[in-house]
Amino acid sequence: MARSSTRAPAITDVARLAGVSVPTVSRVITGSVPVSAERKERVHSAIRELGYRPNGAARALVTGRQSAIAVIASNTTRYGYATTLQGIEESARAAGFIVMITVIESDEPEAVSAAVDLALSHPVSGAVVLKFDPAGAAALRALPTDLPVVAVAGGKSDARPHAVLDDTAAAKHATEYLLGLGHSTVHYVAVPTSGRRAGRAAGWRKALEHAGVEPPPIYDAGWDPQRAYEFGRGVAERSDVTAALCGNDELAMAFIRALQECGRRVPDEISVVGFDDHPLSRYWTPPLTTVRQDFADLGRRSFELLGGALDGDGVRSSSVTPRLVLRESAGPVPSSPSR
Amino acid sequence: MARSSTRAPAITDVARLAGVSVPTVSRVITGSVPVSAERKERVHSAIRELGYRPNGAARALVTGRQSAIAVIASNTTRYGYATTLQGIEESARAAGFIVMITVIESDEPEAVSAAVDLALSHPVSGAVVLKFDPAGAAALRALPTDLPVVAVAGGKSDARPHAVLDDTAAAKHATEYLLGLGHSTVHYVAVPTSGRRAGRAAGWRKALEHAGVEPPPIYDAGWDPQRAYEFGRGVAERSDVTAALCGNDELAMAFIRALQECGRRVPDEISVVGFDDHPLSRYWTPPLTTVRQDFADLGRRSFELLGGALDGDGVRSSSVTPRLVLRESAGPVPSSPSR
DNA sequence: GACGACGATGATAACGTTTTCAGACGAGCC
DNA sequence: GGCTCGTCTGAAAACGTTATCATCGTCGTC
Repeated sequence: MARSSTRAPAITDVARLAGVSVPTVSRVITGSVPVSAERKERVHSAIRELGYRPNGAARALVTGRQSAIAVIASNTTRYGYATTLQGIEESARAAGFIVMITVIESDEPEAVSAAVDLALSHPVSGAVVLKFDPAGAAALRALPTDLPVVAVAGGKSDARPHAVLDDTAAAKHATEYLLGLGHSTVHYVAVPTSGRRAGRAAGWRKALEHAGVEPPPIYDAGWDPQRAYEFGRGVAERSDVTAALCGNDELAMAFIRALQECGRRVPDEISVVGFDDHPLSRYWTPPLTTVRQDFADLGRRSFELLGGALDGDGVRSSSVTPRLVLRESAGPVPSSPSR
Repeated sequence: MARSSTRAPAITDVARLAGVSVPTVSRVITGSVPVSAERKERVHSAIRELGYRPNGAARALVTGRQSAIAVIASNTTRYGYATTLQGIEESARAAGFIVMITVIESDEPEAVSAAVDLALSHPVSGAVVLKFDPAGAAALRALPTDLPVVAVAGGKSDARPHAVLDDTAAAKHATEYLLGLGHSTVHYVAVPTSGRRAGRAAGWRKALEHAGVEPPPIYDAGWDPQRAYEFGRGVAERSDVTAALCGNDELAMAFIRALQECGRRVPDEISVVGFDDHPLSRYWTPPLTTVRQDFADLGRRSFELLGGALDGDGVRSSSVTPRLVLRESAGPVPSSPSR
């Protein structure tokens, strides 16, 4: 007890104090092989007395099994990212795994490989990559092929297992909903996407093309609500836009705010549909019609997939289509068009 | 290359292929001791050819140094938590450390010790605890004293280094601001706190007591905007409340929404001040007057402190007082009181 | 020309576990 | 009573790396 300043107690110290051999201590701890009740008790009390804690590095070294997974993402704070991470962590913890997070600053090759190197310089048994954007997609490509990896995404599957939220289908559905309300076209305020043919933009475009309308130019906001706000101020001056789909709810909120500041009413004059069902969306004025995405579930599914990959299952994937939740920010096209 | 199905290449494989000894390979990798240019080149090309990656567990075992830190928190998704985590991760990555996150489900002893055990079962050189709530405070107590630990908090310092955002002072200031606007008292919608005498509630109470007014009962919302919304519906029916301070912006938004649904105007009839300066606060209707807290900076400071603790500095702490940002959700007391 | 210093290199010993293997001991069976 | 079997135990090997130490040239200095 008084020896806290010296080195941490090791298994040999426990063995000596308990008067048993080192392997016996190990067996008591892991429970792999039965040990007589009496010794077991002696070992336990020695552990308590010494405050012994097995050295994870040594254990990982000899077993070759790691109880950590890497999560690679370009961000950890945005709603979708953070909630997915939470889902992953939750399942991982339940399975006795710890998660190591690594963020990729950008999709430039050096940043990507630096992040991958950092993540892989620690013993992990697998990795989950949040492929919500180009940086995520790049990380996925940079990861060695012999490491179990699962991608979390909206988007197409490649050679690796994917847990997907089919936002393409959901965006298509949301766009069709707006079209069905009588709007002649739907504008799109975009978040980044992981690839050309994937994601919300693709679904939006598909719906318009099916309906025979030429997709209008995209407003690209990145992840920045301020950009969406500025688009909103621009749109407020145009009398021809009556409906917009936003890549996420934060964008939708800023966009709506700009419209309202300019005196345009939502949904009376302009309908707006968001994406994600952010926790604050229902408290917005007006409450947001949006596409609910269950990111926590997505995270949990991705960890399950990783577990499968660890056990050597083939490439499996899992897809869920999010559904539209109707609130008050979208409505029928204005009866007396403001043109 | 074709051997990807067998075990991963080890340093011995590299040494053999390069025709040098194992320690030489190690020296090339770590750069600790000079190696002749020619051998260095041979080693590098062997590494490339084999796709060799040093085994972190073995390295950690022998050096005793770990390049990972544990972050222990009760949540990773809420604005303050997520942003602090981001700040920590950013500084840690810059210093070559990786972050392992562990969430504590609750402040019950079993949950706390399970989380601590999981975090410490992996080789870490230190830990950062988010002491924003009782669970965080409990984790801090459960951590062994010989591990370098820093707490991130609003609240008092104990024996360990703390990075603090002085939300007590800030809450006092915000309350005084409302009082200065002519409100006879200020109600408080509370978030959880890490201890009795700490946090926003304490500052709010102090300001009222200084002003000689008896603090009204607290509305305890936990972290749940829905609860704040319900309080808002209750408050809307009372004509005697003219000012409220909310423990965070999410709560403030839901609270305001409830008031507005009931036809009460903010700030004309009731003033509301939030906390945190959530990214959406400026887009709210009305834009939120709130206390800006720089959580990312808080996270960065906490990692710096941990670096100091690792190097054996004494107990240092670092405190910043957040400042009020004035927008439109708070104003003077109604001139013709609604009573 | 001998000697000390220095720079690069390799052999070997750690680091703290789990795994493998062999041994001790007692019980049950022929 | 000897044999086999099963259960528990300990000795020793292994995991992949870095640290320590000794060795071997080579160079500069006296």
